[in-house]
Amino acid sequence: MNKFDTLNDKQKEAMFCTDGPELILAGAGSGKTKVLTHRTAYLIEEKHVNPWNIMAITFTNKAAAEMRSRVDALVGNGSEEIWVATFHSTCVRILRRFIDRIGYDNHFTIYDADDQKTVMKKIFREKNLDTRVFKERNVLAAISSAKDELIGPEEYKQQASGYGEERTAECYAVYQAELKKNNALDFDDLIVLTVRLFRTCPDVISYYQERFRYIMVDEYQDTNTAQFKLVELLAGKYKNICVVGDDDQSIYKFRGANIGNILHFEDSYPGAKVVKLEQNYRSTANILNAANEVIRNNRGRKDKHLWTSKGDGGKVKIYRYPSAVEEAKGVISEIKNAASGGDYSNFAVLYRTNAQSRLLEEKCVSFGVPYQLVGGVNFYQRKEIKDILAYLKTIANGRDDLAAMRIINVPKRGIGAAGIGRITVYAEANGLSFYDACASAVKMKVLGKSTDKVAKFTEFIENLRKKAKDMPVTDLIDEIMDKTGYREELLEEGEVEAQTRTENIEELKSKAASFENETAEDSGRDEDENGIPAGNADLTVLDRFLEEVALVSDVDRMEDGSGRVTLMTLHAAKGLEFPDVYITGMEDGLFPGNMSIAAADEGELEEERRLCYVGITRAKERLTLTWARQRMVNGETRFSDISRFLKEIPGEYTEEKDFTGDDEAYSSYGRNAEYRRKKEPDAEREYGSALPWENVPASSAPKKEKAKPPKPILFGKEFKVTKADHLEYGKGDRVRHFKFGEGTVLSIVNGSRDFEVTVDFDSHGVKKMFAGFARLEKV
DNA sequence: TCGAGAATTGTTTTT
DNA sequence: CAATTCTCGA
Repeated sequence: MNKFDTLNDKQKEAMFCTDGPELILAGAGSGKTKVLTHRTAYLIEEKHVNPWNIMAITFTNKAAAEMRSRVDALVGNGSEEIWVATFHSTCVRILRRFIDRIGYDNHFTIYDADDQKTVMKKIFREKNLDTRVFKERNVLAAISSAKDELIGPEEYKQQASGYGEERTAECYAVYQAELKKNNALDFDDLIVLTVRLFRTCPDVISYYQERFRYIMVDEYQDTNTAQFKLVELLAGKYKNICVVGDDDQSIYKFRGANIGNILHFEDSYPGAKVVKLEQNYRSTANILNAANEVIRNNRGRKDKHLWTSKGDGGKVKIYRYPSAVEEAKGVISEIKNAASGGDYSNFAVLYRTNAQSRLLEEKCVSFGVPYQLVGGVNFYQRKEIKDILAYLKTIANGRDDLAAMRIINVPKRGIGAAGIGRITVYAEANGLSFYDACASAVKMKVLGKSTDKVAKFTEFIENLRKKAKDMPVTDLIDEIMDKTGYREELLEEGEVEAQTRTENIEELKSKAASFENETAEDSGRDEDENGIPAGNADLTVLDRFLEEVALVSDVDRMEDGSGRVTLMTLHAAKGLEFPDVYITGMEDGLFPGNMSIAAADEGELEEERRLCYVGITRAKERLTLTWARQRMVNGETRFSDISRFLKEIPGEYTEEKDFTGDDEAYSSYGRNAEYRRKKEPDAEREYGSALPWENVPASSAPKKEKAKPPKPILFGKEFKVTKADHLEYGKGDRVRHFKFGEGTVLSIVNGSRDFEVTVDFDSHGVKKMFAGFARLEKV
């Protein structure tokens, strides 16, 4: 049987349409990745399209990696020539080559949210803005939405009305100038500047139009206006653009996603072929029906109805708990029983806000359930990691003031605010970057007593700059740790602290190592062959590593098949599936959140409902929805009612259980009867400290007390999650690597963070790698 | 210059 | 209830 025959009729229809614009409306679990990969194979094998001319864009690296590996498996030769990447990494790759055409330096760095905030803070200080009125967060959010709509500072200023917006406009302009001065781009700039590049340089856009003759975009419902334009420009010549998405799964409006992109695709691309995929292959009928019932309450969606040929399966379970603590306990202990010590990777626990993860984490620890937490405090936001990265950035891009200022006194060199102030003044007077000002000020001896201290710093950086060209990043990190005294200072902080921090840095090193291993293979893949000026970026491994690190998302770091329960937000869960899913915190006020309930715009509630739909449709076989009457939020106890979304699921699909020991109250909720279609006035719901004790058994009524509680004793709790306690293979064993093929294990060193395995691969020679990354399998 | 303790904020969701 | 920012004394 031909591989294309494994598709159903609709999927085939989508696959056969190769030329011209196409919109695939792919419901949850309808096999869209399968369609995309087969379509790619079909293009290459049947239509004889050169793989070099095919591009697939996704949102996360994880999705890109999955697409890549599935295409690899399907297509024989040349699949590595296909451009599979995220929006952001696509733009970085393009900008690295050509950004000098629009006045930036090709060695730009990428600013994350923290960096943006630091810049904005500085601007607030300079402009003397009252931080009680203006919040960095809000101004940055406004700027970000402007960028999503391709609105520059000038245009924003023209449109601005009122004091607040005018101020924001000023900040926007200064912010942009500051970034440019630092030769830095924020996430939004990556897209915006690529669009600008295409618009200003006809030779560049026509080169890429010629190259990307066939374009596919995944999760199209999440694209914003800037991304829409980007795709439009790329597809401008051949119009072979195939987008896949599901308007019911659009959950990133807050980030600028424009649902109109998918709803009005046929207007933007007249004559577009539209294919609907409505057969769901993922979930059992009860789960799917529950999802359908919830989402049908939304207006303004493309009409569709998912169906499955699977059996009913178990009913959707709805659990009610007295408190969030009990909820966490109940869910985790049930998972422990269900897994009975075996594989936990079938389980996912989802929640609306990151703050909810803490309790669940605690219970995992106390029940001894292995877990992986996706999101939360990002690895790359930790102090020690940011410090090391700031060193690397200063080595790579001397114009990044933020990085240089971060480390000039880390570890302590006795250069404080006063010294930094003097350098800044000197820098501004001479039009230098912060780092260059350091170097120059040292030569001119204008810093008085701190000259020597600063000199030591610049000498160190200069020295590493020379070496950086041909020194592995791992060694660079070691050198930074040892020569600056960073390691020593870390050790002085206390044992536990030092231990975890060194481990984190070890992990960073292992990432660097595996990165270098991988890129050694495919460097130069997007080298030019058509004679266009190749751009000026002579990128070092260091540049590329920093770029890689800047663009990883939390989901990317998730491992599947790790044998652990996955804890993550509903947002992070999009695109994933698990046999057994728990959604916790199904309470009005939390999910849907108060913000969306109170919002004048009804669309906000609908977005929450889509999020609920996304959550439900992650489950393949079992789904449990839980809620708690009482939970701590921001330090105060909050009482809630069951989520309105649960009331939208008819009782025939569900099975309810109460863990509060308070039966009559529960049965009186009257779920699933008259709620649907009735517009709720929604004013009568109370929670919070207003009248809590009226809702709760007297015994647990909280005491109101003003007296300062005694100082709590804090104890550090340590979670050890990463390193496997043993490996399945040993020295001399034959193993297989997903990329390098088979080889023989030469040695295994038990490193502090992970095992370092050296393997002699049959076709790729000897490589050293960290076990966690290499994912070696014993043959 | 720098740390410890106090005060003050704050919550969606994130590439 | 944190996490972050602020203030003050050495």
